[in-house]
Amino acid sequence: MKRDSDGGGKGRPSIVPTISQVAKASGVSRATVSRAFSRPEMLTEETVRRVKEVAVKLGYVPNQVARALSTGRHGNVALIVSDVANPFFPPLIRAAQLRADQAGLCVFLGNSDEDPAREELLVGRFIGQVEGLVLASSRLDEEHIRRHATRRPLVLINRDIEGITRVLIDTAPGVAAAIAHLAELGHRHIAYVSGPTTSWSNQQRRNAVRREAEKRGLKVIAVPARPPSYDTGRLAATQIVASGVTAAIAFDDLVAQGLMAGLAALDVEVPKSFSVVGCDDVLGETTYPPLTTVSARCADAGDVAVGLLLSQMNGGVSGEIRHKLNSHLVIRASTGPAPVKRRSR
Amino acid sequence: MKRDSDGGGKGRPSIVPTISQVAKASGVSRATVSRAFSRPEMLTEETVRRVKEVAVKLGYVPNQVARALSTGRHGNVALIVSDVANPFFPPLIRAAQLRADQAGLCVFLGNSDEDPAREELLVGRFIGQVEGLVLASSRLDEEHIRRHATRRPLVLINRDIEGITRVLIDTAPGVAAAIAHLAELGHRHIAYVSGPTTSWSNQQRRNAVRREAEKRGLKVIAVPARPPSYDTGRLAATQIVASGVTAAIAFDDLVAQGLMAGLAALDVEVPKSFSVVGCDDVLGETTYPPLTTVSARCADAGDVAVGLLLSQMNGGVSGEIRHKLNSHLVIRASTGPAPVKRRSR
DNA sequence: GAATGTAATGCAACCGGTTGCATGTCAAGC
DNA sequence: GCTTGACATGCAACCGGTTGCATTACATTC
Repeated sequence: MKRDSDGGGKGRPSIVPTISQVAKASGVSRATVSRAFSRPEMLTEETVRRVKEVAVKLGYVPNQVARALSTGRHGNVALIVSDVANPFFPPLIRAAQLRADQAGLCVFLGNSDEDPAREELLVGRFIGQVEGLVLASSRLDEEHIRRHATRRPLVLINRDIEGITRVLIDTAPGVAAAIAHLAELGHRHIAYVSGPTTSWSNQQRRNAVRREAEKRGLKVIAVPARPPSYDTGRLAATQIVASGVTAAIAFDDLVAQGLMAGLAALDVEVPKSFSVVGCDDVLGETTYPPLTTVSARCADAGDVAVGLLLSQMNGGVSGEIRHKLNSHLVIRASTGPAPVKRRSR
Repeated sequence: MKRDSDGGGKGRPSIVPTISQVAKASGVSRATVSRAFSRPEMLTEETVRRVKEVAVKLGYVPNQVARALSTGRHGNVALIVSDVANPFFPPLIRAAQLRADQAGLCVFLGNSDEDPAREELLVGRFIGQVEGLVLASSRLDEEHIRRHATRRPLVLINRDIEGITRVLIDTAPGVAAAIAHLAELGHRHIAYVSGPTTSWSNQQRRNAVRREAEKRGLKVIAVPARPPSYDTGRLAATQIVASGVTAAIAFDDLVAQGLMAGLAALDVEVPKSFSVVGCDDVLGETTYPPLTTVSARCADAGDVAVGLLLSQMNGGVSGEIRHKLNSHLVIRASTGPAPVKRRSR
């Protein structure tokens, strides 16, 4: 196999020093060099100092891969999301990364593109070189997830499987508040613009809408927007307007934003003649009109998830954890009183 | 060191089979098992079949880490971006990932948060376990980048360092078209709302604005929005309006969007009394009014970058590559004729 | 039937670390 | 002065693969 260069370098040979070279140069054994880095308290201060001095002079850095092979600790974690480009994820990714960084871990990012097969493939590639994984909005079936969880610490985001640590963004309270808000504004017929059927969040939101609407005597119809995106939201506008409802609550902000664009194209004014509520609050005030939405601090989910992963990795938490993140309604300018004249039915 | 379980599993022991176990179970040597996976053409079809059969029965999967230690090929690449949450990056990340996936590589994602020290730290953590890295909008100084490039194949996105493979989104043509567009609409005084000083993109855009404006006899002032974001864009509105210009071209779409919000808050109508141009085209038509912007297919940058990285990894390209991606102006609804009455001067 | 060649497989060293155990050193205690 | 023990360091096996070279088996040729 014989490798004398460190891979890429095309310029100077740039031999990467190994533990043996440091050992020779500082006149100690390989074991001592190893300990100088991983368990310095076992050695004399003097020895540690000398070894480290030589190490920096030679530009030695412990080889993570070799270390991982012998200890089983890789210093890596994996994060798999269903769609990097969905604005819900970037803040979550950022927070997860930050937390991992603080613990000195590197993070692999996987993008399943909503495809279970792809997700499975990614898990397979990652699992051998990470100490733990977090699956955000996983599309994998329960059995697969359970199997992976036996091999490595694993935490789920927005997926509710008993016995597996999970962090759930509980949008039910926010959604309930949204329905209440709409009811108070006089809306009687509303639409739920739904997302992926396999999505836990979608099921949760749909149920919350139904439950709360029933409680208040509102009628609700469901209109799909799949996959959830600006475009599918926009396209749903026609059907929604035709159905005669006066307000809609969308699976997420992107769909809501698309819906508003679709409504504008149909000359339906928001909020004057139609009210729209989003979910996730990832767009801030950047929509026109600013979107009333269920806010969920999704970045926290990333932070908490890797936090839980870490504690599971060290020490191994015994019981299962089901961490709920709260939500609330943020009222901005896309909701208003129901129009006086009903448009159909 | 003794490790008999595969790390995390707390349920069944779930021993992960090694090459030796497969060897024993199928009655061949470890070398043969190894070859059955990495160089099957060296073996009888019959042998390969038998070994693989046993492997799946045992649930054996080659250990990437061990393989990497002995071959030096890790099957990983790193992608470092300056801000995951900036909408410019997610499409780029997605494309990069897709391309890497097709080559069977895993990708580490790093988020430097615009901080060179953090970026350096990340590179240090990654470099030992990847075969190559791509740095998008790197904030590292040239010397550091050069040094890393001697250790591993490395490609830059939107950073122009001679001798290092780079892909540059050339927004100059689009920016020039934008200036021409504004000039034709009768604007004589415009503002450039600038981004990070260390950003190559910003320098390039600023220069293109200056050059083109001069050519057409427009006056241009520069107003900072740092770090570039919706909020800093919004805050820049006051200063911009006070300066008496009738149009602005922003460092990126986010800043442009913020600026429009700031203008709306000051009761300045877009495009009636002020025109705004963005850059990157990452927001599509989702702004209000839909943003005229310089479009750059930024996802391509991710794809091309890992493509170049791959070819550098295998075979090692000899010469340097400076790949330019073109841009063009997309005219939507945020630009219009200059208002007849000048507001100051 | 012996010599020759070729294809399939095994042996053993190696990648660069970690770690259980043995060894050596030195000071305190009797 | 000898035992005892604590502490610092070294030895060598090990992690789970890969691979250069040797060996074996078998077909081909004369």
